[in-house]
Amino acid sequence: MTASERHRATRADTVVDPEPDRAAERVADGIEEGALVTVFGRCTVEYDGRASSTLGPGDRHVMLKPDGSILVHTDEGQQPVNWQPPGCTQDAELADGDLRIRSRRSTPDERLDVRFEQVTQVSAFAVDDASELAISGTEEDLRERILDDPELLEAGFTPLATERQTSAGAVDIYGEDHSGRTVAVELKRKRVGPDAVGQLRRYVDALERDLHDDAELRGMLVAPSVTDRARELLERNGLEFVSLTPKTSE
Amino acid sequence: MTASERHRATRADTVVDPEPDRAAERVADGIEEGALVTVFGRCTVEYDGRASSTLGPGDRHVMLKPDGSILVHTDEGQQPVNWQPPGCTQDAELADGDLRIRSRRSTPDERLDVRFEQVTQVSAFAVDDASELAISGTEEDLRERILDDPELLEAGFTPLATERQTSAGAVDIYGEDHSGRTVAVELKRKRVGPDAVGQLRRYVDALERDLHDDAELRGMLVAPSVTDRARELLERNGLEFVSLTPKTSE
DNA sequence: ATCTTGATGTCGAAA
DNA sequence: TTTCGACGTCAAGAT
Repeated sequence: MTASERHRATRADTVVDPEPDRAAERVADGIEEGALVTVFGRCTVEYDGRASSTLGPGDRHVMLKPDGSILVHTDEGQQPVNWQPPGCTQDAELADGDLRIRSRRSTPDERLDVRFEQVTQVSAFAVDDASELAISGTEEDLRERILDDPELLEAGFTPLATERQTSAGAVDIYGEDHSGRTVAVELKRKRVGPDAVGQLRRYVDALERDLHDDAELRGMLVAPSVTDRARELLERNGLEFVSLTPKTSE
Repeated sequence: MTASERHRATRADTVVDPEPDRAAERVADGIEEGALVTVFGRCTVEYDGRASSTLGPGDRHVMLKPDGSILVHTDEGQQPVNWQPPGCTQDAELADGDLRIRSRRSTPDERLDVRFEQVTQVSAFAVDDASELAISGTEEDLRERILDDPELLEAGFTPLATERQTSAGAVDIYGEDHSGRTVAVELKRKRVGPDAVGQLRRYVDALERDLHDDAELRGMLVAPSVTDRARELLERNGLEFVSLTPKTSE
């Protein structure tokens, strides 16, 4: 029975407290098979690339995905302590008597080395997943909400375009008000700080240059709410704010 | 032997293809013991909170950490498809004959429900990890590099303060040039786009207001490089750029 | 608790 | 490939 057949025959393949050579073999097989491989044990981790990091000995959970990503998790935090993104090259070997898992990529050149001084468990899972995540309550939902009912922004507002290009990037909604004045609308799905105001200001500046427009051009920030500093910045820049939430329900 | 003693006696506790009631018991025990619990199997996932999402049936890897975080991983992507942050309340129960794992929190009110129609494996790991990650190549390293040798920015530059507060936020490095002109320095560890220029501009504007200074005030962006658009914005706003990398080695 | 910004951010889309 | 902005961003420090 080949490794590939074993992979197909069972959904999970797990070894407990393997010797390092056996562990290395199992991990390498799992990678080869396109399985989702997990390793738990005592290890050290070295990373070098965009930044560099070192992590001393401790018990961690390592996950290798068939898309080439790798995640090293401690018992704390939502984020992995070390990782590599999809597309990396992974390998598992016996190095000086220990299991060593490496991941490399180029552009940018980055590598991750995990060395186990003790392996508690190795598992290889066959994954069958055809479903996609359906999400709502995003900025896209906010845009649709406004396009369905433009008066949510202001009586007489008419959307003319979405993602209208300017020399500073694309404006979320481009339209005009009841009196025909141009309005640039920037959407944010949640409470905004000064950064969003800066973004809107860049678009308004760019439109004024692009249009050579003497007529007043309005910039409108649409979000559930703004921070105090953001509100100050809005006023100082002559920009407006409309409160609106992406979630229609509740 | 109590659950706590069993937890102490072994580093990993794994069951394969458990019945749903047994799986629920094992997960609940693991949570109780403060273990890092993993579950692999066919499940659906529902999330509701800041946004909402639904995920149809598929094989996924679920990790519950003793700090209250939960991660649901598919076979693709560095990021979990669904999750909850640390501090959430977790529970595992038998619901209509299936294993159901739930996580809830308040402020904001958010909940995650994972329902397994098939459980392939449940593991509970005892984690012993005293090491902390040591990282280099961050913006903090770039700041130290400059404070060690201010001439890296420009001959005659003198740092006067770091994180100097303005009405628009804190300036990374505040100093003066050879002729005594005030310089506001914004640091970025990697190539920057228009957002960083807007940030620097806010600080320079704020300083001009705060200082009531008629003398020219210089704004300097320090990063490895800038995008074309960012360079345009710099010139238009009379701001300067100095190329510098946080990593001294290589 | 809210605000602000950095991050090995990650991710996706468009040029 | 690079650029750009959204993200249930997360996480940390300050107020």
